Amino acid sequence: MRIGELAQRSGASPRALRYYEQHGLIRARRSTNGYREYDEADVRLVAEIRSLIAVGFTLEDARPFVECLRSGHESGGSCPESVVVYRRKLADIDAEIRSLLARRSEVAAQLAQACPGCLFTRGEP
Amino acid sequence: MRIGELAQRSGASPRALRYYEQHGLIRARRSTNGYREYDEADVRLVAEIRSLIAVGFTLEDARPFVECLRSGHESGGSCPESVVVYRRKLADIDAEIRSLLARRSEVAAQLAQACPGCLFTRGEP
DNA sequence: CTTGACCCTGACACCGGCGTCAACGCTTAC
DNA sequence: GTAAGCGTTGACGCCGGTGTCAGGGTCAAG
Repeated sequence: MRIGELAQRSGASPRALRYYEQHGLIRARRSTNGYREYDEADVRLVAEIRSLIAVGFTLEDARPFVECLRSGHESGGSCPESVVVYRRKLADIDAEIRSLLARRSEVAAQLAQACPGCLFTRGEP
Repeated sequence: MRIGELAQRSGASPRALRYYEQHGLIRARRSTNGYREYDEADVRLVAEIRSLIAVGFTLEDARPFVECLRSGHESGGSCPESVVVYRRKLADIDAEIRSLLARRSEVAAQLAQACPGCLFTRGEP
C-alpha cells in the first residue's frame, strides 16, 4: 500500500509517516515511480508508535519498541530495552505528578495568603 | 538601579528583564545615555513574576498580578483578576494531574500486558 | 589613551512533532 | 489533452522563555 492508505489505517498523517521514516523508525520500499510502498507489518509498527505517543512517549522512547517488533516479537514491549523505557517512563510520570502536586499546594498557599477565603468561596475575594 | 543590579536582586537575567519589558510586564525609565533605570518597586514586581513563573504560570498569567501590585495593592494576588487566574491555574493543574494519572495507569497496563511480572520484579522480563 | 565592565538593539537557536505551503511528477478518467 | 487526485522533496511556522552572539555605545579607573 502507499502512504495515504497507511495513513488512514494507522491514524497518522502522511507527514508524520515521513517524519518517522526520516528518524529511522519505519522504512519503506520504493516502487518504480518513487512512491513509498508499505505492507501489513508497517501498519502494526505505526500503530505501536501512535499508541506510545498517545500516552506521552517521545519518538526516541518508541524506538526500542519498534525494533522489538521488527525482530519478530509479538509485542513491542516484551524486549528488555522496551521494559527499561517503560519503567523509566513510569518514574518520569511519577516525578511529574509529584512536581505538579507540589506546585498545586504552592499555588493554593499563595492564593490563601493573598486572599483568605478565596479557596472555598466562589466569587469576589 | 540599572538592569544588572535588578537582575542580581530579582534572580532574573538581564535578557529576561528586557523580555518582560517587551511584553509590557515591567517598564523602565531611561537615563540620558539610554540605560534602563529601575527602582525598588521594580524589584518587587520582578520578584512576583519570578515566583509565579516558578510555579508554572505563563507571563500572560502574571500580567494581572503585576497590574495589581502597580495599582497599589500590597499583594499581587489580592485583585479579582488575579484570583481568577489562580483558580484557573489550580483547575489546569488538577486536570494535568488527572491526565498524568490516567497515562500512568495506561503505561502500567501496557507494561503488565507486554511483560507480566515486570511491574514488580526489577531486572530482566 | 586604553582597558574592562557595563549597557544597547536585533536576531538566531532551542525543543518535538508535526501542519502547511511551494513547486513539481505520476496516473487514471473523461 | 487535461484535470483531479494521488505522490515526491524541501523548507518555514509553531509554542515560551530565555541563552547567546554580533556589532555597536558609555563610562570610570589606571
